[in-house]
Amino acid sequence: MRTYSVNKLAKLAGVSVRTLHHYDRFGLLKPSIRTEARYRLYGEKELLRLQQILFYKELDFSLEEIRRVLEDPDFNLIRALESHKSALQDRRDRLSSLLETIDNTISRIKGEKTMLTDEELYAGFPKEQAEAYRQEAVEKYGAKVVEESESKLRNLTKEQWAQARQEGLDINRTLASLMHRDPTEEEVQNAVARHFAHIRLFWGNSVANGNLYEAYKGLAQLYVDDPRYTTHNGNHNPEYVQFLSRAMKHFAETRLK
Amino acid sequence: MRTYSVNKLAKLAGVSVRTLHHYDRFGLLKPSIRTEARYRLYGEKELLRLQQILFYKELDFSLEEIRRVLEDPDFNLIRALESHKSALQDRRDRLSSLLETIDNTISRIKGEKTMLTDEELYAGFPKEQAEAYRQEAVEKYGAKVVEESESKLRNLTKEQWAQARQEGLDINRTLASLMHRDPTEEEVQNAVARHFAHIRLFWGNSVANGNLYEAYKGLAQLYVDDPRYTTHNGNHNPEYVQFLSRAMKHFAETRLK
DNA sequence: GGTAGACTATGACGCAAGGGGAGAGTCAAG
DNA sequence: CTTGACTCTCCCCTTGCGTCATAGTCTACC
Repeated sequence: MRTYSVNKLAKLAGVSVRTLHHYDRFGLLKPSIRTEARYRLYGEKELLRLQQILFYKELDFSLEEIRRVLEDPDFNLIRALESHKSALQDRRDRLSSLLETIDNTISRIKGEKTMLTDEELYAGFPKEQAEAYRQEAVEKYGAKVVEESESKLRNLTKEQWAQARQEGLDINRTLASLMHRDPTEEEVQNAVARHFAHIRLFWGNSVANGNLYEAYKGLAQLYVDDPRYTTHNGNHNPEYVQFLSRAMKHFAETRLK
Repeated sequence: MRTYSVNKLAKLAGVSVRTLHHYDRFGLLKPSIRTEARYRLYGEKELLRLQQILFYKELDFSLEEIRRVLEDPDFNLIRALESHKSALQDRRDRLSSLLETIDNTISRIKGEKTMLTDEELYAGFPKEQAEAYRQEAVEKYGAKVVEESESKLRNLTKEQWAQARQEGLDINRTLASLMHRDPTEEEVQNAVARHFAHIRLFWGNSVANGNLYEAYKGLAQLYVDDPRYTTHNGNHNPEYVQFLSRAMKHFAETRLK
């Protein structure tokens, strides 16, 4: 029988010797013979099997999955392919959305040529909510606190600012996509954590003077009480606000005490 | 100054304590204070920085990249974003093509209901080239060798067969995409390795009786000599065949001796 | 002031799929 | 009998942490 040494097989198949060692150790592709010096010798069957391995590897199967597919003759290949397919689809969709975010970030940075003017400071970020919030805040905490917060914002570089605005949109999108989940779920709560830290950026250090718990809970309440806040993406969406508010309150209860 | 313990900061930001330890050790996010018991305490600036870190992490930046982006104020963020973007695009395109291949494989397997008939044995695989090749082969090596090869094929399971056919198309696509590269480049040669092992499937063990070098080089020659082989994807494409032939010969010279 | 319970610190191992290298043995040719 | 080309088996390294293990610290309650 024609046999191949590790080196030969590696060259034939376009992989490294180390890879063959690895597959051997992993139990994915064993040589048909070991010489007395423990040299590996592979036959035709192994070449074919290696081809199959490489095919599935190209499809991004893990070695473990490949082993299952090749080992078990009754294995439901179609089901494996289909579940693998949906995993790949998810990854692709995620990449697409990342690409959008990057594009937005890039154009936003390019757009921020000048230093921030007073109008820009609040423009476009949680939409006009911010302007409303400013008035609210002035009434509630006084002009001093608000000015401190604004000066904090003005100290951001253009890029930080652009990124922050982008992040706001991103957080909103993420939260909106979780709208029909339980507000107390961890994934939701982690998204809320981003929201919190983001909003935090707009608060001066002395906002609520250390009582972040009260402040954030208050904001959650404000969201449902004040009609100006019940708008998402331009259209009125009370369900979303309800969800967000509940999620925020849960966050405050469990993580801000 | 308001400070946060690891636990607090972790909860606020929705990450694990271990992650903060990791970022500290990695030099990505250091606490502003260490108590005498070496407890970590983070301030406001660190919270903001962590936000930025998480933003870039969402964009699939590596920690190393994030460090560069955040560390160096003169860092060209736009260039970083753009190069990162094209990396993501490549990944997405690759996934798209994998998804196509998977779809094809699935429908092919579903289509292969029956056992292979004589006509099917050569149908659709390197198109009609195979039929031509069969005659060629019978003349060259005799009916016996050809029948051995056919029986070898018939021993494949339906799924292996479907996969093999799919792989043939895949290899062709890959090679075609490399057409304007140097035939001796490693990437090309690895693709040729797949082609070789694939073709090998159609040869009985006694084809060329062990002299794979001669056999594969001969096939490479045949490709350019015989007009029936100069067709790719239905249309005549001598340039592709020239490329393929040269790549195959180089492969034979460097890896089949 | 003593102890339980909650936090925290450091260190080390593990994961996927090998890359790379050390140190030692093997093989064929001159 | 030596040289050069292969090959073997460890073993550490990569990324971004998860998951113990062991030990020290802080706070509250009795």
